[in-house]
Amino acid sequence: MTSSSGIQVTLHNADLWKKFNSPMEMIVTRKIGRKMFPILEYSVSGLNPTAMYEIYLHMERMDDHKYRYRNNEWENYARGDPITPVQKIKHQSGAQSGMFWMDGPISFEHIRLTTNSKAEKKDHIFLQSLHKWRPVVTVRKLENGDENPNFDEEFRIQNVWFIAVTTYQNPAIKCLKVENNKMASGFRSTGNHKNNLPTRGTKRTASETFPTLPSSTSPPSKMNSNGHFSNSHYSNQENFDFSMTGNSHQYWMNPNQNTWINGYNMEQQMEQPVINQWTMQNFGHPTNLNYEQYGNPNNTIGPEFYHGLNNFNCTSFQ
DNA sequence: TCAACTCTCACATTTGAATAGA
DNA sequence: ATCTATTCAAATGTGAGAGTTG
Repeated sequence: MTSSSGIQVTLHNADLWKKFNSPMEMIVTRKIGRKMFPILEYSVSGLNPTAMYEIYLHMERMDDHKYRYRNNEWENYARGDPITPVQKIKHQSGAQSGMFWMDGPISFEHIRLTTNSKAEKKDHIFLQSLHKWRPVVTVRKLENGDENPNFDEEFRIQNVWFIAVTTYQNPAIKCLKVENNKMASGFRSTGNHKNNLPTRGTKRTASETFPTLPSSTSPPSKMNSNGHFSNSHYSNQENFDFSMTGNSHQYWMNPNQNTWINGYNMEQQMEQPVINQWTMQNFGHPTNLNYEQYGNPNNTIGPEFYHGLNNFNCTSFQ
C-alpha cells in the first residue's frame, strides 16, 4: 500500500514491540529523564534519494483520560490533565538526503521522557504520568535548504502507544522489560539483586560485585538461539501492524478497507478527535475520544488478548 | 482529616567504553 | 601491537519516604 507521495514508515524493531502487546508502560523520571525501552527505531522508504529531509518525533496524548491500574487492568478514572504544547524533537542527524534516511534504521534512542514540564534539554520530552501517549514521526522535506512546513507528513503506528508511569504498574510489563533490556539484567532471576546480598545501602567491594565472570555472552534460558524470547505467551501478534504510510498531513491506515483515514488535527488534538468503527473494533479501546464520548467509566483499555499477560509467569520475580 | 495513591531520589547492580599496564 | 585488568559513566528497577489527592 502506498500513498500519493509514496513515503512509508515502518517500525524497525517491531519484533521487540510485539512482545509487549499489553498496554505498554514507559517510565518517566524528573531530573535526567528516562530513556524509552523498547526504543523507537523506524525505517523509511519512498523518499526522493537526492532531496533533503528532516525527521522529527513528538508524543501526542491519545485521549483526555487519566488512568490507573486496578485489579490487574488499566481503567480510566478521571479527566486527563490539561493538554500541553507539542514538543517536536528533531533527529540528531539533522537535514540529510532521502538516500541517507532510507539507508538504515532511524533511531530515537537518545530521547528521554521526563515529568518536568520545564525541562530545557533538547532531547527531553515532557509527559504527564498516567496518561496514554503515542509517538508521531514527522518527515519534513526541505526546499533549497529551507524548512518547508507545507511538506510535513506525520506517521502514527497504530499499535505503538504507551501509558506514562513513574513506577511500573503491570508486573508482566516490568518482567518483560527486565528480561529484554540488557541494562536491567541485574534484576533477572540470575542477577545478584535476588541472591541474598547485603541489604540496601551497604557498600560492597568489587569482588562482591563481580563474584563470577559476566554472562553477557549467554542468552537467558528463556531466549531462543536468536536471542529472542519465546512468543508462546502472546497470541494475536499477527494482528499487529507496525507500518504506516502517508501522503499529506494526518493519515491513519485502515487495513480492512485498504483506505486511508484523514482527519486527525494536531492543533485541535482533543477538540476534533478521530473516531471510526475501525478504531473501535480493531484495537479494543477507543482512542482519541474525549471524556464525554468515552462514556462508560467502567471501560478498561485492554483488548481481550492483553489479559493473558496479567498471568504471565515471570521467573525474575519468583 | 486521613488513608490510599503517586512521585521522587538515592541506591545496588550491570554493561560497555576508555584507559592503564604488562 | 596486542591482550588483560581496571576504572568510570550511564543504564536499569527497587523501595523508603515525602507529597498529593479524593
